[in-house]
Amino acid sequence: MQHHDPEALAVGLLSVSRALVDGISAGVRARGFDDVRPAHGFAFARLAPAGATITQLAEHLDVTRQAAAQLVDELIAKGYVQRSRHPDDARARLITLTGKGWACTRAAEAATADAVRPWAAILGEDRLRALEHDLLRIAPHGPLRPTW
Amino acid sequence: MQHHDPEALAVGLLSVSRALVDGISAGVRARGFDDVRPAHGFAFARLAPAGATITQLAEHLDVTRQAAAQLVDELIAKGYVQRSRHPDDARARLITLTGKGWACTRAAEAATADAVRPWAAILGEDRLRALEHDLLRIAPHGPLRPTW
DNA sequence: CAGATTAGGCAAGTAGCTTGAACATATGAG
DNA sequence: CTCATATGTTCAAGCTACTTGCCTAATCTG
Repeated sequence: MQHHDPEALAVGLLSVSRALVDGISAGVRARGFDDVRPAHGFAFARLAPAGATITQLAEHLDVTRQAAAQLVDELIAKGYVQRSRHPDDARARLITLTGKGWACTRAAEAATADAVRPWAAILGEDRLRALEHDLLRIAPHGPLRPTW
Repeated sequence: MQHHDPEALAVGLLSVSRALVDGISAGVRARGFDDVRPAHGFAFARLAPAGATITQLAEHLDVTRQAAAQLVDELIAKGYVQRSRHPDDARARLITLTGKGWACTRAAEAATADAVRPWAAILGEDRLRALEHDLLRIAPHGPLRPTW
């Protein structure tokens, strides 16, 4: 009876993840957004639906509020997000994507599709869907934390 | 759901990778090695077979030679590796694991097995092996680059 | 309405990388 | 054999994305 090999699984997982991040990053840059880093993508993912406060963003990214504030300052300076008054709390500020931020998000989605496409050619649609399904089953709940 | 969903696949992949790295890191710390970071593990992987030079390690980690040298200095200070004269080239130094370095490597292997074990319970042995197999098929060749 | 809590900002410090320059050894052309 | 060039490493300084510590303003609680 054949056992699985934790080392090989770990290598495969980390290699593919790294390749995915690198591929998305390259695709986003190729689409003209050359001043964003992978970490920004994780922020965009939290901001996209309806915006967020600095504190919420910090929790999502698993960094201090100060670090999140610095990241937001940078993204504002680059034109990807905007800071506006929070409708419900005068202490807080609501951070939302600008048009450029949404365009960059769409570029990241397209880049992701590009990065994944060759895998479909290698594995076939069925096994790729099985891969996705199984990964989501073993993935922890909670926010997608950055990492690169 | 006819087609695969690149976004869902990316989220699954990155979530599971992050969970794996966090799990290994926690397991290694729990085994008494609380002064190593995930990045060190990628260095150990290159050094384990037969040692390496600073330059080889830098290429493997995809950092400058200076950064690799700093990392090695740190690992020497902590007792995980040693620097000795290179047998074939008087310019180079051969970096190899110490006994403590090997012990930490074994701890990382055990921690990896621990981190992966719950997945086998969720997916079953067969699908976990299929996951490993498919990931290795789509993984790029070349060194496993660090990342955390 | 007083005290505790929460959102955010300001300042300084740090870890882990970078670039730039130097030095030692190796290699190859003449 | 000698010199020019390439390679392996190290020293020094700087940068970036974080951190900790403290501060103010607004909100919640009793």
